Amino acid sequence: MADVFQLLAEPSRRHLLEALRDGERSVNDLVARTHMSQPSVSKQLRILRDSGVVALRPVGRQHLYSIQGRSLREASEWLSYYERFWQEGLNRMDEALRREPGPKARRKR
Amino acid sequence: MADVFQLLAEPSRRHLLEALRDGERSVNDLVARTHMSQPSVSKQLRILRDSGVVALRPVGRQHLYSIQGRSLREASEWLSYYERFWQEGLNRMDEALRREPGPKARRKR
DNA sequence: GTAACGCATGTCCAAAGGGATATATGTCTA
DNA sequence: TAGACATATATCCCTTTGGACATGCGTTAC
Repeated sequence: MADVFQLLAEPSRRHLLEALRDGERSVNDLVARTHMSQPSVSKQLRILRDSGVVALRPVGRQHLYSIQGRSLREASEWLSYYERFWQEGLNRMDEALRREPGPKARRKR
Repeated sequence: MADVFQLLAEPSRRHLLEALRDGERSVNDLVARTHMSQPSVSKQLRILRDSGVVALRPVGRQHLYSIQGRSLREASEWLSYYERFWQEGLNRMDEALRREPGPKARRKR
């Protein structure tokens, strides 16, 4: 999985990805939109790029970054296993109670 | 958002959540399934519980944990904004090229 | 050619956080 | 009540990593 979640854990990186939602942006654009320092933006973009979450297209002296969906998809798919936990009013332990009517403790496997 | 992604960033916590996918588990169950030490399991479960990602139901001297979908849903919804980046063959900069036929550099805003 | 611009990188530092170990707390059993 | 069992917590250590700052490198403009 190359730890996509690790990347998304950092608010600064999420802000960058949010700023890239509606298309390519230059580094200076991202600096203005995220209120981060330019070196910080470059540093985090580098990390995102090494992980394949964003792509770089140089245009003159500008570097235009855009989102690369593939890695994010893995995270989304991981989370999809848990959809049932917030659907159909499936709450806390309702499901467990449904599966195991008897209160007897369960042993390994 | 209370940083759900921060929680998911740690592999050990993801392993715990994976072990909880098919229902309630006791701490010892989780220790066996994740190959983590018992104190580590308890420590990470505590963090997950404080964030509302899992719920605790004490039964005798066992503590049964289960998944609480609400927080995970927020992460899933955040990612849903990026679905279009891996759908419809939307690649790298295709989208930008589509939006901006001229190669002239873009200035702020 | 030189200066301004756009971006990347290197270095230092301090804070955060996970694991290991030991120990405390609570519950069941004999 | 004693002891085994299930889990939680406390402390220490060590690694990771984000930000600030300074600087390097390539590109455009004058």
